[in-house]
Amino acid sequence: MPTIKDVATLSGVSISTVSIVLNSKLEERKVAPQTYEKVMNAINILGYQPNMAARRLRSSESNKPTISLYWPLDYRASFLVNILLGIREETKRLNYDCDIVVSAYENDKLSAESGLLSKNKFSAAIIGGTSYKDMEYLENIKPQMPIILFNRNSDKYFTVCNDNDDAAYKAAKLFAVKGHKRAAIITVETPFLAMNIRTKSFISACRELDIEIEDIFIIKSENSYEGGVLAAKKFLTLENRPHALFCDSDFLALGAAHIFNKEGTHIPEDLEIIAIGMLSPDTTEYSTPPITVVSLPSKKMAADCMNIIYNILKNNITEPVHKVHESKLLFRDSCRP
Amino acid sequence: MPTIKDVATLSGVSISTVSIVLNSKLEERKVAPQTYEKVMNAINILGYQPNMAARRLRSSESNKPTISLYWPLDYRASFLVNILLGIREETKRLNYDCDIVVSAYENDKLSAESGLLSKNKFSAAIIGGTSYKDMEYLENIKPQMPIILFNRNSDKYFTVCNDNDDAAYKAAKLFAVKGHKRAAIITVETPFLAMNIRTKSFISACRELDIEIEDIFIIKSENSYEGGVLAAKKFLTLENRPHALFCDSDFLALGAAHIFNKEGTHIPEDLEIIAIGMLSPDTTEYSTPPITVVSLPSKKMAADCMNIIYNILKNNITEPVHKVHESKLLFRDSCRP
DNA sequence: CTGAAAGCGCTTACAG
DNA sequence: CTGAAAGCGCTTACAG
Repeated sequence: MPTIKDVATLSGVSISTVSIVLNSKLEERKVAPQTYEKVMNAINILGYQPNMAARRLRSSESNKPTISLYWPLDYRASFLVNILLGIREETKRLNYDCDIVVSAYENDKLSAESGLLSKNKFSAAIIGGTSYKDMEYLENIKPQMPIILFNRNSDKYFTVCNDNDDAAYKAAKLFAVKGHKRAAIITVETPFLAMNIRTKSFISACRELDIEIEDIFIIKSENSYEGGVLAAKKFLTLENRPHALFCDSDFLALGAAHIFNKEGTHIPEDLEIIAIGMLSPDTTEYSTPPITVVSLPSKKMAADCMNIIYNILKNNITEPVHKVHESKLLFRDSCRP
Repeated sequence: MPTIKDVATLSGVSISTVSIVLNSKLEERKVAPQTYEKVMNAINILGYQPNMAARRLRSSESNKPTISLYWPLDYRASFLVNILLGIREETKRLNYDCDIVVSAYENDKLSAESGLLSKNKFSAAIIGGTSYKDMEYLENIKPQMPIILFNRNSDKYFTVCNDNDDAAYKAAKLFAVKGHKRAAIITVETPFLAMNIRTKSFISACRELDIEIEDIFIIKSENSYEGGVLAAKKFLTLENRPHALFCDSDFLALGAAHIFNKEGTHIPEDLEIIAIGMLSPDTTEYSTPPITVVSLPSKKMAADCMNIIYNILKNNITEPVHKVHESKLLFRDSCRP
């Protein structure tokens, strides 16, 4: 990276002069036009870009904390808005001034992110959406800043979780109350951590509550509207179908509902649906039919992450804390108690 | 803000020692336990936080550009994901390494953001969702970095716009083709810039195409599912209703569709709907009914913003450029040609 | 085990 | 009109 010194050398002037040109105090400082030309020329040749860190240090401008939010920008991207909103609300509430950097990383490739290992980039980081591999990576490194894991477990780091077992149990329990003896599942192919746990918990909750789930009725698809569409089509080809369907995300449920509406499967008369609600509750409240969801309190969880960071940076906490949030059952037409 | 010097003074040691304690090279450097205690104590008393800029400068770590995305985190927040995805795709394509900072600002209060006026924070900024007031503010300041306006017009700044007139015209034209002579509108109460322009353009396009829009059928609401619900309810109380409805956002259309389904207004038989699609196309593709949208190419627009920044920072462009993107009509059941 | 000094890349007050 | 020098807050190689 060329510095102001390189520009000065190439243009044959002092670094003070380069700085003056750079800061466009041209008139005020009466820089000679030809000097200006020489400097601009050198800047272009070298592709010079000022060093922000040096400027910042020099200006003694507020030393604001920078908090990085590591998030995978795949299908889980739409979830990100809630996280940002939660963080925002908390910083406002605390009247805490900080920069939020969104660091997009690829699933399984958190290890490619250098930020976590640098001492001079972020004051703290919130990491969401980690895969098994990413978690393993995290367990083996020594990050240079406090880290809060979003909806993942770890002894090493701060964690803010949803009680996934409880979320799945709430869904199974409602089916049991409604007298269902059999249920189907639409879940994802690739085992992402939280979804995997929820699906497993749902199955074991059903076992406990005497609800049978045959393997053939565990349909795996991609976590998107389209995935829900495909799964629902597959479901409709099966014989002797259960009348209760658990969808491991609202995306899946909305895609599935589209097909059921189209094919004349009436909800809830022919089939009752409960989904895990990751998106804003509006999304499933105003769909046709409105879908009953176990709604993950993602905004609150994000706010909690921010709150923990605030306290860490104020030197109020040192040992990792682990918070668990309860999810809420929102009753809509697709399955009412 | 206390510095390492303050910590050194208070704890009675040199700044080198404080630095060693801070960097936990305790074993390696064999710091005396009591020295460690003294330093940690002073750090806690002072609430010391290391200055990232100084660390960064000292470490000569890569001088990565930081690009700020100014976005209002109100109802338009859900739109943000597309923007981030677009930016991400472009940085990947260009293999360009930079940090993305999301700076949330409040509607009408862009002037409260200090970042735009600081020379040492961001290398460039993308600003979206500005109100009239925010635009006026921008026209009157001298920002310290290149700025790209997202979907707004200005001679002063770089701009990447959707052709709002064209988007509205496409919707009106389809109604005309279908033989509609009258239409209704659901739009927003608060006049946000882009929506305001689209609604106006739609009205004038209708005039041109001989489609009548009575004032009573311009229903204003809040831009959300709930807003669409309320607007649709109001619409259904009116007599002698048109059979064509233009919704200025997909939120409004989805909320409205919910009510029409519930109240037995059949779409498209009783009422044809076209909406402006701000969200991901999935959202309206798999709703019941699927909604015809004029889809704004927000991802592409965001990618374009990033591309412009890339070229500015490479010193390839100096004069503001203005790009205009076309939106695309996606035909679904709610209104087919 | 601890401290004095150099230097990261800038900007600005001052001298010429 | 231009340049030499000080200093922003850190870390690290070196000396003791």
